[in-house]
Amino acid sequence: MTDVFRNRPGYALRRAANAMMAELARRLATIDLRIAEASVLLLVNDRLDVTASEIGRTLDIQRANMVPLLGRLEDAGLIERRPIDGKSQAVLLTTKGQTRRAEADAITDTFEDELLQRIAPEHRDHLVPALGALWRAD
Amino acid sequence: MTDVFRNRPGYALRRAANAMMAELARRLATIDLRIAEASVLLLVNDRLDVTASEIGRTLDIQRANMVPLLGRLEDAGLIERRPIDGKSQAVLLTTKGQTRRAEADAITDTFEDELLQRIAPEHRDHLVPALGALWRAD
DNA sequence: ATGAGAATGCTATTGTCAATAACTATCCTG
DNA sequence: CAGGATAGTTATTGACAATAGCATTCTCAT
Repeated sequence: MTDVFRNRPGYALRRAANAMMAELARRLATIDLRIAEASVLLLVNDRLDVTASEIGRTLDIQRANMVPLLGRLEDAGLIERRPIDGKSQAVLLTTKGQTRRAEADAITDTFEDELLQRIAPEHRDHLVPALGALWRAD
Repeated sequence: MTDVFRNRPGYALRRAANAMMAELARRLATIDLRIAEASVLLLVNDRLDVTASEIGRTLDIQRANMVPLLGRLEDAGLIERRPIDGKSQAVLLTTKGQTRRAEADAITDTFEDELLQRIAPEHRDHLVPALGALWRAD
């Protein structure tokens, strides 16, 4: 079948993202994390007083979708919620969460290294800037 | 918040694909098509005797998921199914389907042009090859 | 020519991520 | 202190994808 879509940036983007996410999901499943959960863990460690809504804004996850996400992480004993004031709550990693975060970090790091290795050297360094332009324009 | 993910190819890929698909979905909605439906329409016109399973293989859509997809296109009067033998069936565009396909083609073409325009010239030509390497490796 | 295995189409269900709307309670600011 | 913004929540929906299982038909090697 003629590869009608070979040169279509939109289609290539969709397929590449799909393949990438499928593989990453498979790898993260070995430590019982979904992609969205792992990204939250990776983010949280960076600060000590991150609120749920702040995480949502950074990762572009709607407040409504943060609720079950954080709920699962809490049920798994990976995060704790601590009230900041009557309205906001800080999200922080438990000891178990820190361990899991380190594992997730290792998995995603090696995965992304491998991803880049698949790209011909002359294209490699252009990928992230090009993607950045697409994502931040929306 | 520190942008922990700024330089992560996996994350950038996910976000870019997401933003792209959201916008494309919005544009295709004006002609009552989902992204997956549009890609089938675009593909079908290219040949006259494409079978459902062949479409699925090309677009990486599982047989099980092709069923409702083609069902919707048929309900909308855009495609017809014609038995090839007792087992396979050809998918072909109705007149209405050809018109719709042309509209979808126009929308996706200008959309993808605009996408590329958002990327700095020095990165632009590297995007599709880089994505291709990621998608075809999986 | 036939019998085994592959291919096709289908049903039904599940999962992941995301979007929307509506609600409550709290906060911040003028 | 009143009004509007913000935080968290509930519930529902949608799009795309994956899995398992089933019936029929085709194909190919013996």
